Amino acid sequence: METVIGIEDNDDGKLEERGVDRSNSALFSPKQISNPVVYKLVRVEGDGRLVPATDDEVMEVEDFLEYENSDMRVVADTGQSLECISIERSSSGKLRLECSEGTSEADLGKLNAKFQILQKVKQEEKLRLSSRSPVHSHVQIDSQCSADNPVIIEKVQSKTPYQEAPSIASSLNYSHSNQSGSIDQCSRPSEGVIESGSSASAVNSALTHDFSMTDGEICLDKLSVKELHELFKVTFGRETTVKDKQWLRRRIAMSLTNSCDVSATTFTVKDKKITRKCEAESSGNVSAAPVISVENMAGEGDVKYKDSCVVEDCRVDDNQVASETRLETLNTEHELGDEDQQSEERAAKRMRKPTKRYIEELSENESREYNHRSSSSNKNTGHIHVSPTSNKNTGHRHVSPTSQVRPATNALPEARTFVTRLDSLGGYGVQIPCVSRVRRSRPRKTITSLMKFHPTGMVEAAKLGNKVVRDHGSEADSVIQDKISKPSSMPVKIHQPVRPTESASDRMSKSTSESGKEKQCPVTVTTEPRQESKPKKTDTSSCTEERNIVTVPTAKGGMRRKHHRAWTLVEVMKLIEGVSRCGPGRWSEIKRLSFSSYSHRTSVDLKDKWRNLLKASFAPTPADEGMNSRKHGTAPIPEPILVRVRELAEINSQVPPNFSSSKLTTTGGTVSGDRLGYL
DNA sequence: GTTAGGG
DNA sequence: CCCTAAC
Repeated sequence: METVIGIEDNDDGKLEERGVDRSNSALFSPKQISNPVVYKLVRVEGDGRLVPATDDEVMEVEDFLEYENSDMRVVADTGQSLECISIERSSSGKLRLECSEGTSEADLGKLNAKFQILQKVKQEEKLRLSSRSPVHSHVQIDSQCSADNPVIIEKVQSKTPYQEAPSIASSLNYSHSNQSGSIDQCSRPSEGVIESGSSASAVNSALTHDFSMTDGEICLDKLSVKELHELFKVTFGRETTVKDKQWLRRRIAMSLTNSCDVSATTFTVKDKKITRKCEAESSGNVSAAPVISVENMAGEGDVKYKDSCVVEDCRVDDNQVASETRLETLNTEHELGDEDQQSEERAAKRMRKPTKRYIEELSENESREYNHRSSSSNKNTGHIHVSPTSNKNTGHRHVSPTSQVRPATNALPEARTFVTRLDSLGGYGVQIPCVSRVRRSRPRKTITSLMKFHPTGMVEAAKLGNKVVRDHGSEADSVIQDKISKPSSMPVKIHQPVRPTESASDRMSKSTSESGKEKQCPVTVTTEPRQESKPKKTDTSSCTEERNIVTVPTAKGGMRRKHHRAWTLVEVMKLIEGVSRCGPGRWSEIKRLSFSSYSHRTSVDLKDKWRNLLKASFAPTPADEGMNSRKHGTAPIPEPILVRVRELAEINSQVPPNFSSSKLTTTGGTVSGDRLGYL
């Protein structure tokens, strides 16, 4: 089970990449449990590394291939490439064994010769491997296989460089690799695969059939379905519901070849005479196929694992190297240890792998995310938030390349993928994360940017808008953020280039101060209405005021914000009243008295306004004072007010001049004027 | 800090 | 409205 599980994990990765493989693996892996057997088939994962297929997978694939000649192969072949080949070699041993069974004895003889040679060469290694008890049985099988395989192998090599069909192709490859041709095969395989996946598959299927037909099969053929089932059970340690004799035979045959321990296997083999060969050659074979045997013994999971790992590591290296590495790794493992250790290792590896992957993916995701962040504030933030969940999910399940996709989602893997993708593509807010991200990320940057660059424009505008709706600063702030967020959607850079000279700090300070003012302003506005009865203009004025805020470039280069607040009639009235009371020039006092409530009106403002009023009242057409004001549109000042201003102005004007003069010439007029003015 | 004046 | 100068 465990092994299978491990495989499944691998498969998942694989699966993601390949639809076909995945389906198979998914279906089968769970089912398979006990038998670790053939790793012949190799899957190409998204990573590009080869992963040994589970026997179930293999079985399926075989069936698949045989029956359909499939796309599978083609796909696998294409994907596999050199790496696959290397794997094949290593794994091929096992596969070959199976094949060997199928193959004729004559062929086997040839193969045996080859194997022997190889064995001699690598005897030492083999011995090590063979030393392990379990191996022996395997070895036997291997030997058989080898014996059988030769012919087939040759055919295979020539015809089909790389066979997914595990047994034969692998066996062939293996032999070649040992002797000389491994590389060649490898090279071929890729070509063959690419070019004629179908043909190759056909050949393979034929070969496989042959295998089944051969020794093993003969024995198996005689068996009834029930018997086959039993055999299957013995072989795999589990029952099967499959009634397909052929399938059963094949499977059993394969398992037999691969797995040595099973009595049944041995048994079958014996019937065929394979036993003898195995034994005789076993020593030699062992050397040749040691890895395989070991793998079987140790546990498929481990072997697969290692293989896969090795393959991954070795990918770059030539096939030969890869194969060697594998062997080495296998050997080391074997040497290291006991099954327990191996199992531990397996577990560890299993654990590791996912971890590795996970980590890698995570790192990738993160990096991607970070990159995104850096690239765009909006996306980044969103991604960031999402990433944690999405990463995990995606990491495990998705190898999918799209960087953006990953970050997006949480939740179910599939759903996630979609969501994420959507996010990445459309930036859909489907996922919460996205939304959150948008807000979070942008606001800051935007705000900052705004603050820095558009203090007046953006912020104020926002505020103004907000104010219009409601007067309170707090609300305004929230609103502002929202608004800001929207703006943020727009290219951040829009903000642009203010003057280089103007230091950001200045702007900032100004903006901040202004913002504070603005906040205050709204309040004041609200107050105004209460205090002043003058209604009509207050609202408009307030609105206009805020709208009017504009940044004006100063000569110094600093941006000064012009907060234009139109004077309301009320204000004007108050001003006049104040002037009349305190006299012109006592602006601070007037402000205190009459404009205490208006934070935004400074004494200076009062003065200025008064000045303007005087101008208006006296200037061009005294008669049209009111008109003038209107024309300007600034504030339609009612004539009575203007008149009043004029009076005051006259009085005042009279006063000062008069004052001096009054002193000089004490005229009642002045007095009266003074009185009037104060009154 | 206030006021006056210019921009 | 802002800025500056002068008080």
